[in-house]
Amino acid sequence: MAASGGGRDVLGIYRRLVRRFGPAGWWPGETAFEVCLGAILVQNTGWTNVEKALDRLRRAGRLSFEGLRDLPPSRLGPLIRASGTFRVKASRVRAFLDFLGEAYGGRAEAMRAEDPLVLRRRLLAVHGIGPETADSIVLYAAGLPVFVVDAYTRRVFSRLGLLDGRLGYDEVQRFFMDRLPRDAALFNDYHAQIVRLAQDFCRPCPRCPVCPLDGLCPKRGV
DNA sequence: GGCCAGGACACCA
DNA sequence: TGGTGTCATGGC
Repeated sequence: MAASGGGRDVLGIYRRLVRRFGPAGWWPGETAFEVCLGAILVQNTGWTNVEKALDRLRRAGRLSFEGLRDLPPSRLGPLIRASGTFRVKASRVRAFLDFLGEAYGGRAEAMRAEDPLVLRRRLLAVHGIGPETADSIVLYAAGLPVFVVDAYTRRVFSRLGLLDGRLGYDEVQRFFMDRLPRDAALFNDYHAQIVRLAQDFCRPCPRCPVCPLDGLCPKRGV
């Protein structure tokens, strides 16, 4: 792999972003449990709405496994209303709570001791947890090395001309993991860089201003 | 008022 | 197996 500091290779693009913006190391959430909840609530939603829902849970003293484990979806729904599709998400959070209780005694931190692929497979078996949500939990809550693919990842890299936007989730994930060292801290910060880039610059056309990846984005300035 | 936002699932051909 | 509809709120 050509691992230059300023190339179009996957690691080179990361280094370029870090040089320009600094590390973004990140997932908004105080605890592993909160990260898990955020990963479910953010499905097809903007993070600002998720923050409202998490704030409401926090104010209600429910932002913990113990605070939520006995709450039926009918009572959970109103608390997470701001994050959208709240009936659907209430049942998904309920399913995750059942899983967390049975598999890890309600301790999200206990997932850290798991093998990443085993944890991923177990999460995917939970109703309402798909590939992106599972990977977000594995990487950001458990701190284990899997690369998270989301709409931002697809947008940025397809616009750079490096990814076919029609590829499936697993194929896109393999694209990154085949080209990067298996390092949770790197995967964490890389995804954070992509999110920041997508939110601040690489907006859906025609709303994107001048791209900060000068010379990389073929649509810069659109 | 319309469109979009860090998905996942059920259903159908 | 791939395409489509559904869930639903809040910001712009």
